[in-house]
Amino acid sequence: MAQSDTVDRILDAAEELFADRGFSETSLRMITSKAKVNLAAVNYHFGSKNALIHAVFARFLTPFSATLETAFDELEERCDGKPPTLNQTLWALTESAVRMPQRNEKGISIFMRLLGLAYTQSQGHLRKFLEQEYGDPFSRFMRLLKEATPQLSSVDRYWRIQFMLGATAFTMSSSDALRDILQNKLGVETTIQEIAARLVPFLAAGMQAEDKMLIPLPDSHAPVA
Amino acid sequence: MAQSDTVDRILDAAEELFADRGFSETSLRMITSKAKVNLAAVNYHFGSKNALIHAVFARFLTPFSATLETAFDELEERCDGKPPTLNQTLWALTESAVRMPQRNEKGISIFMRLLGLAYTQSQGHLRKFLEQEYGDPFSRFMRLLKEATPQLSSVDRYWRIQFMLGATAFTMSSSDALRDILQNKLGVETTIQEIAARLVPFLAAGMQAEDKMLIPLPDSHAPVA
DNA sequence: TGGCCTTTCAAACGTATGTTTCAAACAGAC
DNA sequence: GTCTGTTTGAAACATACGTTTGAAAGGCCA
Repeated sequence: MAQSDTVDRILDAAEELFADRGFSETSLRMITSKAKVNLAAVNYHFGSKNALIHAVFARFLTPFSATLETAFDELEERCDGKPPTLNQTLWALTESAVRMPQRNEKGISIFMRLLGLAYTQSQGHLRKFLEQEYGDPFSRFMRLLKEATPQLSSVDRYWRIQFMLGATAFTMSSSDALRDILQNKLGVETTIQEIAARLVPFLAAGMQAEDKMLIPLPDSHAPVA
Repeated sequence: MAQSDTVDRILDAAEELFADRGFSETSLRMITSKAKVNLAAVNYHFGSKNALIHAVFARFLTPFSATLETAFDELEERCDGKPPTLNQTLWALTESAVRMPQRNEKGISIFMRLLGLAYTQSQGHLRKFLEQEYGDPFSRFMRLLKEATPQLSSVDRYWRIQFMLGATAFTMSSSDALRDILQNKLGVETTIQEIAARLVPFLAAGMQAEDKMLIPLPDSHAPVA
């Protein structure tokens, strides 16, 4: 049994369990027994549970961010000089995600769910790790979004980006469950690609919505205390 | 010290800590020490930690769902016979949320964050509790959405509703952090009402986006293993 | 004041967690 | 075969958790 076998088995088990149950709710004992390795192996190979979490993210975030950079390079070259459109930018991101080589058929949805968890389960160490390790491609994506929506004010753009992130992270993070529901209720099979194909137009339309609110909100009740 | 004082202090502390850190990451000892009550008080007054979680949700979901039912009643009456529009339906929901009397200025965002956590941190007991306790107004909202978007296929509508839920839950669940970032970066103050006012047009535009995807996705790479 | 029911309190219980330890097993080089 | 550094293994460690206990304190009515 080569070294990497134990390491990979741990990573595989951890990835799946984290995606299913979250980080705090997954114990090292669950991971090591699923991976069929000794409990101490995690601390031996990774150092700590937090470091294992980082390794799970790094294993596929590193190749993904490389793919994404390439996609952005090609896109900007193709547009030579002119800023890529919103649709082009969103599709570059989506394709990079969908076309990543996966370890198995659940690869993408597991990853999406992990990303969603990373965003919602505000584990301080994780956010810090992701920011300093993968902040660059993220910033680049933000810049492209900015250039693709010059008509928006900074504040509008900021919030609409949050809305996009939310719709994406949320949907992807529960995409397995959602697909099951759809399968049972309407008897429709759905691939992750089809979800993406429905998501992008939704996001683009929302992002480019012209009207701010038409119906002003009435004053809310004053706070009680 | 009246009975309700201890109960309310526990609920207040639990609400805030849950919203800040999630359910699993918040211990009863944190709650009781923040509330300045004895550790055993939680199990005495509520029975268990899970029951406390339910009570936190019930405290404000019960009046909210009543408000919401009233708002839907008024809306349907105003439209007499004809189905309310998408915008009207979304605004009815938003106004009901925003106009709920709050215990303090952070009331809404705390609650939104809790709702987001409830959706993402898949605590089985919580989802079951929310479904059986507040499933009715939720179903009614779904029915209104369906009647407001007859042009959409069931599948399209299903996914777009998920996108809406995601954008909302996600944004609201981290709205405090997001507002802080915006404050630091652009020096802009934002109220929860303003966020809602930006969110609704985004959702409505996405929901009514006409085009499905224009650029078909290429075949993704075959799975490696 | 005395009795009764509710609420508080400090302490302990049993269990589960992440981590550490140290000896045994293993692999490859000489 | 022997030595050396790496990896595994079973067991224990300290700590934190949710929950339970039983006595003390408090409130209330007769």
